[in-house]
Amino acid sequence: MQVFADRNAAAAGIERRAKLFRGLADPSRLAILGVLCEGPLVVHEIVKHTGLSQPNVSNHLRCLLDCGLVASDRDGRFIRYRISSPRIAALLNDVDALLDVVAEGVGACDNYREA
Amino acid sequence: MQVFADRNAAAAGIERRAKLFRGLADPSRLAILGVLCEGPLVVHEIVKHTGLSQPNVSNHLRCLLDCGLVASDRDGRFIRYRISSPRIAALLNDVDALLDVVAEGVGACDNYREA
DNA sequence: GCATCATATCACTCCTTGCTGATATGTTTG
DNA sequence: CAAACATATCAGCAAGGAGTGATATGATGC
Repeated sequence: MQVFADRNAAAAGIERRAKLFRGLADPSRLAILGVLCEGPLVVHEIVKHTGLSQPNVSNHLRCLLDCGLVASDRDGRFIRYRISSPRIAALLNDVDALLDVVAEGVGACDNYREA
Repeated sequence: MQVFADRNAAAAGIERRAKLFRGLADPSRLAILGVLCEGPLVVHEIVKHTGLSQPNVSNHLRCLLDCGLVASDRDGRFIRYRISSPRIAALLNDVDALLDVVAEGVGACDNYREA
């Protein structure tokens, strides 16, 4: 049955997409990516800009680093983080464009409470 | 302190983005959106194409509908669903483009297990 | 080498959310 | 109106993931 072949072929791509979206689906990580889109920052600067706790920022940074969404460079006792690709900023812009179309629906959707 | 004003101003946008990403961060919903990108389908066709259970598909469709990502039209005793905007397909393509850059990192990231 | 600062990791708890099975609503046909 | 089909909703369970506080690692300067 052709449907099954398509499904299996698509499954890997779907899971990849889902994993990336999960990486982006948290306000803390979006806040971190947001400030990093303005330019590279060391951890305590990210903490200050986002208002998140330091361990929390470190946890999310590790996640983002593992996923390849950010990169890091040691600078003395600081570690400076930056987004790994301008495509990330582009993707966030695309999301905002989509939100311009479906914004009120997203706001009304109660399936996902606010984090 | 200027940082706080920026943070509050950004918070609403960030939460909106996060909500949209959460809507996209599930393999079942991505599978549904994937088949709907090929063209409109009624529920039992979506069930067949995705291999998901019928209540599961209905639940996700309600979520996608509330969020404005899909739209529906009654057709006799069928209800036909379609993506609400071509921007959704565009966004998925952008994601794939980003994945071409960070794919191995996303695969390696263990912070999010497979659903 | 010790104190200090920057960052990372760990153990734990709570909440969110996805899935399932059963059932309800709604629509068409005979 | 009754039967059959299409879809939606509900209650409950199980697991994933975010946040916190304490602590560990690592680097710098005196």
